[in-house]
Amino acid sequence: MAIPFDVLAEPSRRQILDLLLERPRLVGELTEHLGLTQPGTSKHLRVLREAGLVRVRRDAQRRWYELCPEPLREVDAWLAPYRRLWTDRLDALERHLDTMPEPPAATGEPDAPDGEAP
Amino acid sequence: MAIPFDVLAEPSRRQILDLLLERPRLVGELTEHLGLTQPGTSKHLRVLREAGLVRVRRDAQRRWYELCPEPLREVDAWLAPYRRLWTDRLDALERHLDTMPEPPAATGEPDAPDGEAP
DNA sequence: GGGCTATATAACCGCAAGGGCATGGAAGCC
DNA sequence: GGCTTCCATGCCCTTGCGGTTATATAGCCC
Repeated sequence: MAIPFDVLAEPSRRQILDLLLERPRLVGELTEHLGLTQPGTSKHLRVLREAGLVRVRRDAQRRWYELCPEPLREVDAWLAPYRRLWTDRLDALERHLDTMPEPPAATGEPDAPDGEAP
Repeated sequence: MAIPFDVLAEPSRRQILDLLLERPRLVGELTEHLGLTQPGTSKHLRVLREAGLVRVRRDAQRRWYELCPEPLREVDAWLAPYRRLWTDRLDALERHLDTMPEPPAATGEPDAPDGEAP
């Protein structure tokens, strides 16, 4: 599966995800927040749906859109090696400030910033 | 400062960053790896430069491009609340599979989403 | 200086994506 | 049944972006 960076490049789509982060929402509700027309919102929702980032639940004529954050793990995975670059810097700072008597000379896990274990 | 998602949406630009993750490189070297023309590479490098994701060091006629990962922290910050979501979701799924003897497996889907392939 | 290398910029093109309008289609309500 | 609500889809149109070719600029080497 491709990294959904192109899907996230759209500010409106990121805003949709941010809104769905709080709770599931109806299309009309999202349209109101986005300041777009309803078809425009539906178009973005279609893109998000096909990227697996949102999920829809039917309720009569209404559609409840809810978040599906799993594909974002691809983004997180791509970001991981870069994150090391600034966390290493932070680690160095912490070591300096702590003035640890003995640095962990053992070659164990240098750091695990977050869940990265598939 | 805007989140550089639009900059990262380009596969070639992500590839440039991946290449610069190993070591600084010359434009010609990047061009070779990308399979683009040299002006195309320079264009992408300009976008990355203006986003603060790379930095140039002049060396005679050559330009050494090196990585500047700081703006990626914005991406990481945006991603943070979602990251918490999928780890929670995995935990919930594990608990669910532990307690649930078997899924309903009903006949037919009462909640099938809209047709996907016209 | 002349020529070559390495890179940036300009001009141009093709195409796809975002946005709006109008319409279609399902499902409540009277 | 007819009207309305809520949403998806189908056409436009326009803009912007990625890509290429041609050209400009800077610095080395002979």
